[in-house]
Amino acid sequence: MIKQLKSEAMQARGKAGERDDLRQGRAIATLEDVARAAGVHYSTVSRALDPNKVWRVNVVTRKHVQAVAQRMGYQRDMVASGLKRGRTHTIAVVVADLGNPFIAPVLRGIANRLEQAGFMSMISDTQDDSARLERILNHLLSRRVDAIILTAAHLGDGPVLRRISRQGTPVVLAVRNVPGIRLPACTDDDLLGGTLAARHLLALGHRRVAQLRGPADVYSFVERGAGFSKTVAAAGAVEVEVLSTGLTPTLDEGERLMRLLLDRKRVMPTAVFAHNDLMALGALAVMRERGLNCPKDFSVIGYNDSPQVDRVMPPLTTIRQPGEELGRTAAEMTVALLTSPDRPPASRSLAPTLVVRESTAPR
Amino acid sequence: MIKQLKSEAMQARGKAGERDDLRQGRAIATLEDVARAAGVHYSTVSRALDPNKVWRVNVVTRKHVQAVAQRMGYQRDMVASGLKRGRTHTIAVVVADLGNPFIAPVLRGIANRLEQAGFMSMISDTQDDSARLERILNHLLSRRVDAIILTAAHLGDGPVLRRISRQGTPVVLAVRNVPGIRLPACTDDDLLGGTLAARHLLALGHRRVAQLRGPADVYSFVERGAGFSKTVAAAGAVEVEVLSTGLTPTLDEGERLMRLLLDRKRVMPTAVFAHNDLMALGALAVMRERGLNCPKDFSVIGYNDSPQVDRVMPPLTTIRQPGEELGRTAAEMTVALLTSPDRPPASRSLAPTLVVRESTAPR
DNA sequence: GGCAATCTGTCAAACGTTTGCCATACTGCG
DNA sequence: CGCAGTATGGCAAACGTTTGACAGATTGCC
Repeated sequence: MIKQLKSEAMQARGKAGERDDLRQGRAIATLEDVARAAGVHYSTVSRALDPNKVWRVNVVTRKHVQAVAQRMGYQRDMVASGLKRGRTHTIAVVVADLGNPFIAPVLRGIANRLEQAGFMSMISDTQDDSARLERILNHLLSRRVDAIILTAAHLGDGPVLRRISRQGTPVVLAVRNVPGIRLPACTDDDLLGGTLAARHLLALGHRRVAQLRGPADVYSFVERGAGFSKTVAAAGAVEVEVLSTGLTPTLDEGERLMRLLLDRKRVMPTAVFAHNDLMALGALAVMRERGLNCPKDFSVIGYNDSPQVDRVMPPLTTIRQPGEELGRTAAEMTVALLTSPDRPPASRSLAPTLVVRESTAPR
Repeated sequence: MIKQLKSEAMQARGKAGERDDLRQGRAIATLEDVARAAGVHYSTVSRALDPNKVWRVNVVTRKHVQAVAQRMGYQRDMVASGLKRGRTHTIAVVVADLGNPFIAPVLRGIANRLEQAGFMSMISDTQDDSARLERILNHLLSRRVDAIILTAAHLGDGPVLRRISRQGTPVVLAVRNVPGIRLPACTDDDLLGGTLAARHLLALGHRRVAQLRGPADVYSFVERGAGFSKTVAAAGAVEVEVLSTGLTPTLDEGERLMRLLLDRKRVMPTAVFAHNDLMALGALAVMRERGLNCPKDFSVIGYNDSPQVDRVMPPLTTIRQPGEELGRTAAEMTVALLTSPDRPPASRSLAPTLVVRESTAPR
């Protein structure tokens, strides 16, 4: 009897519904619209459309509701849903510099993995500015993102990150770690990376080397520098100069530092370790401009193995960070954290590898 | 009398409030928490914190409420606000390929301008896939973004875009236009760009040229190709080959196309116009690999003037698109559209310029 | 046939803001 | 002093979804 009534209602409303969504033309259908069109209560529609709740609704009602919803192009309103559930299915990804080509594969790794898990990623760029980072983080909190993947951490960001985390938004560090912070992190082993760079140059016979360092308040660069210096010292070679930028390590900064290095009136190194590929490219540009040949006059080694550095002249020897994998793993950890918040995933450190090309040569 | 009571309440609640937010430690303060702490109704707090409504609340109450809110670290919940107001203050930026270095300045231009206007940008990457684009757009609709800036349009995307737009979310096109669509767009004049490229090569004396084209279903490439071909033909020179990629025009695609070109057993061109810098870089790489010299054997001209193409070997001659300005202008138009939706901003076309470097030489 | 158990759908109260409307208190004026 | 007008704050109904509680109907069982 009820079923009878229901199916009549279904038919009667079906057409009305159809007319409805045509009539409105612009507005987007709500649960209530679908419910009206399907002849059921809107809570039933909500359940019929929620995989975790479908068992509460009869299979024939469910099919019918789903069909109507489909036909009307219903899309759950994530804002309302987010308000009610406290979950927005959005994960923020904060990067230091979108202009660094190395970040693209990381982002791709993150986005693909997150999408697969039903999340959307929302990317912001801090331009390596901590004040901006804090603004962005507050904004994200108020947007109620489910989690934050941060690839732009500076050493001083600990307190802010702890606050965010304490306020209930999980934070996962990627690429750049912050020592001593109790946050899951997925990074490259930069100490090892620096070591590899040094070993390579030493193996080629270089005894006088220099560094073009990234900002001292980014742990990755601290580690790269430390690994490099320690290995060089242990071999009894000499580090003639260590130049640091305080800014985002871009190509321009690489040029500036390289000019500084060449302009010194002291003993010259025979090889240069740049803390990222962009700075290495800058160094190369300055050398070209001064008529110096790489690798004849200087060997140059970069870091990251960014896309395209294998195509420049000379193809760049570099330390490869597995960008996409770093991103994928960070996303993985984030999803794990959201699934079981009680037991946070262990931090992971991926091994970098040496990629020998033509910018380094025996001394 | 009332004032008396209120200020007592203020003091009494002040401490309670302070204890409150310390006690909870993790949760984030709501309007009601602040109201309780300040001894007023939460609607008053809402008004005291909304620049457009402050006039409704007495200056002393306002100051007090603002102080309490500040102290408690209150942040308006944008999700709830978005639900109620229908405005999320979030603008989605959809790009085709984050791996293309040209997009970074565009994004920077957009983000800076939007931030200045109080919006946040949310970036997604379609990987030049229309199906993915549609998924992303639907997602964004359900997230209720205030507007969408699309730099990833294909010719076939018209209907989808019209639907989105009809459903009430403004769409602004940037970088890539779609002819005949009634949507504001801010693009580069690609027809002129192609023309400039051709003129430059012709002026250098080249009479046999070839193109490495981007996908035929992206209007920018259609235009670049048309401008180039027309100019070449008008000068009586010959276009020996036009090779198209169907995929995202990356460095790899550039290499593939260049190999195809060199492997033909027919008359060789003396100059190549690549539809973007990435493909030009690919062409350069293949030439190097085959022992050919640029610009001696072939001149190569790219498009975009992406960051860093002035530093490769040889520095790339290219058509410069003003990336940051394109982004800034698109953002500008979007803000305008949101401010006065009735009268949409006129589309704008920015002029590209020729940047001569060393990858082109007289024949 | 009566009763418990199960199944299915409806009701209504949240989530945190915003905002039109109302009530009160205060101001100025005759 | 009475009254209109204004300033200020509270009330409560939304926004669209989710979900615990409930109710009516059906089933199974003795």
